[in-house]
Amino acid sequence: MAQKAQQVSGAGCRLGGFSQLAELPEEALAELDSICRVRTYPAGKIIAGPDEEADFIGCVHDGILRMQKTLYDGRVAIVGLLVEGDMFGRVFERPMSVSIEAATDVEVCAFNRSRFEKLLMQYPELDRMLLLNILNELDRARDWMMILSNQRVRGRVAGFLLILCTRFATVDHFLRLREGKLIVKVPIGRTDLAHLLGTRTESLSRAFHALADDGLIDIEKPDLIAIRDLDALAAEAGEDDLSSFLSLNDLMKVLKARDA
Amino acid sequence: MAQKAQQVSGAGCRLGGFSQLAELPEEALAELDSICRVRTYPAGKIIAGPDEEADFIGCVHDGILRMQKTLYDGRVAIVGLLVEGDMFGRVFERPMSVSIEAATDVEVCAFNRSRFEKLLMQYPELDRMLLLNILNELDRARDWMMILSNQRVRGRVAGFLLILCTRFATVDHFLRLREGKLIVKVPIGRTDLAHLLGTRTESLSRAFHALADDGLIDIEKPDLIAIRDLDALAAEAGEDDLSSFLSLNDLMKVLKARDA
DNA sequence: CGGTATTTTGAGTATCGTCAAGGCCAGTGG
DNA sequence: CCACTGGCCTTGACGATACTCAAAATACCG
Repeated sequence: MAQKAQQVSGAGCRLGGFSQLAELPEEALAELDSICRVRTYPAGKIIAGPDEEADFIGCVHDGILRMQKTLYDGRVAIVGLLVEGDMFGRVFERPMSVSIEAATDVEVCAFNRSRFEKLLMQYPELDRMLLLNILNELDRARDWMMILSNQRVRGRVAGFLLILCTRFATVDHFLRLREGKLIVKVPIGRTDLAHLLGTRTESLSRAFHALADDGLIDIEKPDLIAIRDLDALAAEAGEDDLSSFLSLNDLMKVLKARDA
Repeated sequence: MAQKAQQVSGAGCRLGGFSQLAELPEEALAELDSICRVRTYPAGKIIAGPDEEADFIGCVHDGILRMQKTLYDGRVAIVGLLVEGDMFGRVFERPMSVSIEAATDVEVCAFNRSRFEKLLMQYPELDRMLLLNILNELDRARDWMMILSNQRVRGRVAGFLLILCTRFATVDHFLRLREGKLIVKVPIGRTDLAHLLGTRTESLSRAFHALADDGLIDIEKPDLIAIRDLDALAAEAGEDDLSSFLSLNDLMKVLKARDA
């Protein structure tokens, strides 16, 4: 599929190499590609916000975006992360309810909004893909809620790591398999993570090290976590869904297939 | 609009009396109405779940539904509430990620799923309405996340009350204006609220009474809160959006218009 | 190798979860 | 009409957890 996308890709916009876009008919992909412009942003740059008039639909190529809401007192609450293949932007004139900021240096693919919507009318498949994409985001938002509703920080950290293992497993370089252990790269710093999990960096640090002391994880570097006991993590998080949907075995299979 | 809906309503299914459905073309409404069946459930009844095969799209007429996920250890986390006019159900064969349970006695309007999806193909307006509906749910999920990411229970309670004032302001009997004060009816019990806010009933009680002691609210009954200082509540919640989107003045206008 | 940002640690305090008991209805049955 | 019951909300006391402030250690980047 990636090859097919490459063929129709004129602007170096590797649409379809990831995400649900791959399943679109070739014409649609070609048309999408023709209205696509690649843009890059440095870490920290605000890409889209309630006040920004940036009027495009975006698709993440590389890097991490964070969706956040800024509180009146300047604090920010992060309500989600966008990774490779995720889409964002305002459709159908709806005001953007979150602002989108680059968490790392990013490369996104931008579509002119009105032209994108025209394609939406033209290709029902695209329309439905968008719907499914949004439904996925909804599920993810609920996953975050589950994590946040855990009272202990330890549990929230555990849940976060699990999300990293499941949702971000197939994309990117977040997850490796080394000597039979899962190595997870935490894509954001402690400050962002604290905002995401509704806590403070100090508590995060303590939680990570508590999990390490109990042998559930190893902290190889602050942003590189080795998971020793996935089931124990799941128990810590109280997560039912994740562990049942995607067991350790499935993960291993996925990783072996990818590393081969 | 409500009248129009009434005209085409044969089964006593007051579609269009609320929600975005009102804006659909008459034919679509009529067809929807023809495949609609009114169902009632007692409080506590599980209406739809991952294992249930209940294969219909629903629209809430009256009462409150809660969307929840059950953890493997039996604990439940509530990830949202559905009120009058909200829709739910599985579209396009997607597995339901949450189970839906009646929080109060409810009356819902059920559409056969396959027939509903056929209408979806037939009326682009319906399709887009569904999309907007889902986008709304996404926003709401993010609002809940904001609330949950507040570290103190006081803040979460404050945020919850604000959501009640804004999102649920236009629907239902949740909000009244009496002697210049906002009277909010809390539609769920302390146990559910505790699950929703990721805390315990005892902490909730203390938080409510702390807010009352500080003069922000009055607790007329456990489920009937009078808001004395909306801005202070917003500050407590750290909420930016709510206070800016819908100020106290706007609320007053809405309420006066409705009570007239 | 130095300078900066990030992460970690420590000590003290506030908050919250926990357990246990008491109070407040609403409904029930005498 | 009143006592009784059960569910829910509240209160109190105590221990666990997390937030705050401050300082030290580590990682990161030229």
